[in-house]
Amino acid sequence: MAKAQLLTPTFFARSVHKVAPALIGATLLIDGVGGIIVEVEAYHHTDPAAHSFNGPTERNAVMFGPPGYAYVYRSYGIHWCLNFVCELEGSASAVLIRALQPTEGLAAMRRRRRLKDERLLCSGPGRLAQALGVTRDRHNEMRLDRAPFQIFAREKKPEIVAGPRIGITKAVELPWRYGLKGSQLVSRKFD
DNA sequence: TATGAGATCAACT
DNA sequence: GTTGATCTCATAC
Repeated sequence: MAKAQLLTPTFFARSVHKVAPALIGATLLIDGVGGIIVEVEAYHHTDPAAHSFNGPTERNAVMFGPPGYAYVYRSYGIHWCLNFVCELEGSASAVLIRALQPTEGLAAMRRRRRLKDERLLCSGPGRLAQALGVTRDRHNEMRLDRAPFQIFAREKKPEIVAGPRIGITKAVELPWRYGLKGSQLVSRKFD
């Protein structure tokens, strides 16, 4: 981890379809708690499943701003979900972080999640947000290259698998979900 | 192992 | 008033 480089806004300033797979294997820490990203989904503003599809609103405003920022929204009234804004200002594209392999701050995650099972700490966007203490108040519209965020580039490109996204009802067929090949910690296995 | 309901809220129609 | 980029628990097989 000594040589690992922090990702800057430049990293996010390109197509979500490049950024999303490039994030697999990177390390995400919030206040020093987190792990290796093993699963993400890409959302593009021309994509009917994206929150930005119907134009800017109060909720999704940050997606219409510059890349390299966090977009946090409430899902099903219960969970928070964490996204990274990508591409150029106004393109309104983002990557949903769906699962981590926990490596740092395991105790803090277990405390927040009230679970021992490491498999279930961060395997799913809502679980991940809870384990890392993500809320809209604290993290929406925050820069990803500043505290409390730390996102380290991976050192080697891992094997990546792609498949259809989960839990959506529109554009169901688009294979914009990316995962670390063979990981047991993804929210659902890839076929 | 698989399926189904309930939880709970902000955005949107 | 309806819906959703979800998770957990209960019940059934």
